[in-house]
Amino acid sequence: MKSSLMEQQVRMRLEQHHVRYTKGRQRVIAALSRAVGPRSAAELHNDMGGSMPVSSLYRSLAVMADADVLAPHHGAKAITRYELAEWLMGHHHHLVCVACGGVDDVAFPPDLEATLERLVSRVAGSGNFTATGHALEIDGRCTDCA
Amino acid sequence: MKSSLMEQQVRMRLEQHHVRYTKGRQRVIAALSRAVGPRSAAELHNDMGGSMPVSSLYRSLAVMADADVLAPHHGAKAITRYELAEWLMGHHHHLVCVACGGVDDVAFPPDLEATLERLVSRVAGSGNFTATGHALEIDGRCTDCA
DNA sequence: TTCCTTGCAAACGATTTGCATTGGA
DNA sequence: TCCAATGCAAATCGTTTGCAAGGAA
Repeated sequence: MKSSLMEQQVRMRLEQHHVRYTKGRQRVIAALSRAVGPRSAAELHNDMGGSMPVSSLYRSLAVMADADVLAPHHGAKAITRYELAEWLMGHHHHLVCVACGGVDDVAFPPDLEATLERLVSRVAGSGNFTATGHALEIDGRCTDCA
Repeated sequence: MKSSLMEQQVRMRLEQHHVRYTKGRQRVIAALSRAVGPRSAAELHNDMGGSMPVSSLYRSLAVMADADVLAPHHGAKAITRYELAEWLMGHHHHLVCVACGGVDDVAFPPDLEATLERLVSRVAGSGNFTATGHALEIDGRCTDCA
C-alpha cells in the first residue's frame, strides 16, 4: 500500500489535532484531490458513490476543516464548498461563473500576487483592522456560458 | 414627507422593473441604509422589530436583488447577507473579522482600485474567462477582537 | 378589474445533534 | 480499556412556495 506525500502531510496534521485519519476521511481527501474545484457536501457524497452517511460526511468535513486540512468557502444558495487547505493546494483565487455557478481555481503569478498583498496591507493597515489573509473572487462567464 | 435622493433612485429603478416600492420594501431599504455593513435576512427581520413576516422579507429581498437595488453576498454559516447595490453604495470591498464574523465595508483609494482592476483583467484575460466584476475579501481581526 | 403584493402555514434542502454501537490505539 | 468515530433518525436552521386575502393602478 502506497501513500502519497500529501496523504502523509494530512495524516500528520490530523494527528497533531488528536484526530484519526480514518478510512472515511481518507475517502473524503481522495475525492477532493480528485476534484477540479471546491466541492459541496452533496457533491462529495455523490462522488463517493452515495455510500457514507451524510452525517458522517459532515462531521468529517467539520473536523478536517477545524484542523485546517480543508478550507470551507461559501457560495450561492446556502451551500458550503470545501477544498484542500492552502498549505496543501497553494494560495490561489477563484473564478466564479455567474451563469452556471461553477468555480475554478486560478493562481496569480508571483509578482501579481505580491502586488495584491501590498494593496491589502495598505488598505487594512490604514484602519482598525489586522489583516491575516485575503480572498479575491473574480466574477464573470466561463467559456461554456459565454 | 421628504424623500431622499437615494429613495427616488430606488423607486425609479424598481419602476423600471415593474415592481412596486411598497411600504414594506421602503422599510427594508431604510434598515439597510441605516446598517453599517451587509445584513442577513434574520438581522433585518430583527432590525425591523420583528414585524414583517419572514416570507415577505425574503420575497422583497429577492425582488430587489433581482432589480439590482440590493446586492446579495454569501458569508459564513451559509447565510446570505444583503447590502445596497454598488451603484447606490459605491464600489467597495469587505473586511471580515474571523473572530466575531462581523463584516465592514472598505473603499480603496482610486489608484489602488485601478491597480486591482488591472490585476484582475490580466489574470482573467489569460484564461478562458470573461471577467465582469470582482470582490476582495480581507480576513483578519477587528479592533474589538484583537 | 387586473396584477402585484402580502401573510400564514406547510414544504424544503442543507446541516446538526442525540444516542447507542463500533473500532482503534 | 477508553475515547474517538460511526450510523441512523430526529431535530434545526435558513429559505422557498402554495394559496387565499389585500391593495394599488
